[in-house]
Amino acid sequence: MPELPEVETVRRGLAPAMEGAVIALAEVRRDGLRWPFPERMAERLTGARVERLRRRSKYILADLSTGETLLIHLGMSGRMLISGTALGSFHHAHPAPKKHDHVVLGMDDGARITFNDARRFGAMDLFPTGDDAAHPLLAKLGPEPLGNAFNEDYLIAALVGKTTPIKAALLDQHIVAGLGNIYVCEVLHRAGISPKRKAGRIAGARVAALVPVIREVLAEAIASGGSSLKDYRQADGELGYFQHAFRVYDREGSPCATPGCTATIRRIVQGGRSSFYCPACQR
DNA sequence: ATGTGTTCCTGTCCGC
DNA sequence: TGCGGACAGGAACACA
Repeated sequence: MPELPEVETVRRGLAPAMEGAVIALAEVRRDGLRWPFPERMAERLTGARVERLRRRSKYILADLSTGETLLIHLGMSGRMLISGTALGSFHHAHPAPKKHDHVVLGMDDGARITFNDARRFGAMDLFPTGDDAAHPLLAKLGPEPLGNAFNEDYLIAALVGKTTPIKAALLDQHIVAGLGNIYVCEVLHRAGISPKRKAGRIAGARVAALVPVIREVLAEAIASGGSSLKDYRQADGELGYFQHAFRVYDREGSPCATPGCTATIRRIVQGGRSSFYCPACQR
């Protein structure tokens, strides 16, 4: 589910309630999600002040006053919901625990942060602050697509000789970190590149053109609060609305949005995942 | 070393 | 209505 724009939206929503606040109470309602939670997670969180909320790829990282960083991954269906603050009080102040509420953080500013994840593909971990690269989940990630290290020269070099389809290459978090199935489909449509094309056999100029397109799509999606299909919600419970701007994703059988194009959007399966594209304007 | 398929889990939707 | 099957935003892992 949550790709970079959704995770960034959640981070921005959580920051006002969490940064500078102390975790007064940590309730851990099961042993783990995708992997077991770290030893004594509740005790290690209790009393910690959140110094800063950061994002790396699709991970939210909370630097704590205890010298540890809390890593949060939302998997496919994870939500981080705020209740009990000015932001969240529009809804019920502190709703009773719901199904799949796995971790609850009670902040000393009155906010309650609930990690809800039906499919349990999400994760939480604790590691020493200051060495992200030492964490196995972060160590091999590629550059941030909105950062300076991700540029035309980098992407061209990263794709040289690759025989895998460009669709799979852009989903590969070691090449560029943060794109998922929705945004790769949207990016390839805007760039006019077929998802089936072998990554290493795309002209350099066309690969270079992907870089600003990726930045543009992600920036627009963040500005829209992400894309809500089923599970995703912003931290205040609101929906994102970038799904209304989809040109291909989940639009099989619909007309292509490109002006003048009369073709119909197709769906194919690549690597077990749906790719949506226009057979006429993506080559 | 690369590329590809399988797997974790619950919920929803669609056809019969 | 109920039931089976396909499918869903991720990504580690086991293999050819």
